[in-house]
Amino acid sequence: MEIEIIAKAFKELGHPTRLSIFKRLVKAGEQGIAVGAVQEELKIPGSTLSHHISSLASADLIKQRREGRTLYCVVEYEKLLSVIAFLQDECCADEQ
Amino acid sequence: MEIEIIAKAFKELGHPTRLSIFKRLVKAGEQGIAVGAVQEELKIPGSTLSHHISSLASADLIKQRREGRTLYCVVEYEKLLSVIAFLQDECCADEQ
DNA sequence: TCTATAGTTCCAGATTTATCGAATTATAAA
DNA sequence: TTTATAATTCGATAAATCTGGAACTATAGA
Repeated sequence: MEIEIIAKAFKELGHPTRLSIFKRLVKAGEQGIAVGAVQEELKIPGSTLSHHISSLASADLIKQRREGRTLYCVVEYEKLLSVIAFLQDECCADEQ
Repeated sequence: MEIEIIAKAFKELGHPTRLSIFKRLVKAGEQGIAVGAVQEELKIPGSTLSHHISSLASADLIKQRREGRTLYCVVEYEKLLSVIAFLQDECCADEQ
């Protein structure tokens, strides 16, 4: 069960564009970054970007917060930390 | 460039069956585990398993070593560690 | 209310994945 | 050399993913 949740997170991170977006969101920190700003920086067509963003959100890797007409994307740090924890706990056994 | 390599690793880990296989390989440690043993434990049809194994290998997450008729699958710990490092360095910024 | 801005959803085609039985390759043992 | 075991590759289908223009929704300001 949990493995499916983690796999889902990996799956959504497993696309170069989405991983770039995610990385940019992490850089943005707690206050997040507007969708439009990501679009300008990474030069991604609006609809494509929107799809990728909803993919990341579907894995609970990010959330969105509206401020007027602007939607800010913010990393879900708990999720990120749980993914890291999985790799360390479940995967990095004792050896090495 | 590096982001594509990491994304590839995430992509291959991003499938429940493959993640289960990978997890099992980590449990097996340095000496690895035979393909047939994985097949029995996880109840995966041979050809399907073989495809998943080659997917993991294509991301350099695992390697295979032959001993007679038996092929042992072994985790590439360096790759695993580099994935963890990516999440921590590139992604876990300073906040939190 | 009309207009502009910020994003999302609709739609549809192209491409990639996932699955698994059957056939095949590789190795070992009789 | 014949047979058995271990695993991969072939082949074919079904399903999911990716992409981006066009249409739409939500919000704000004039």
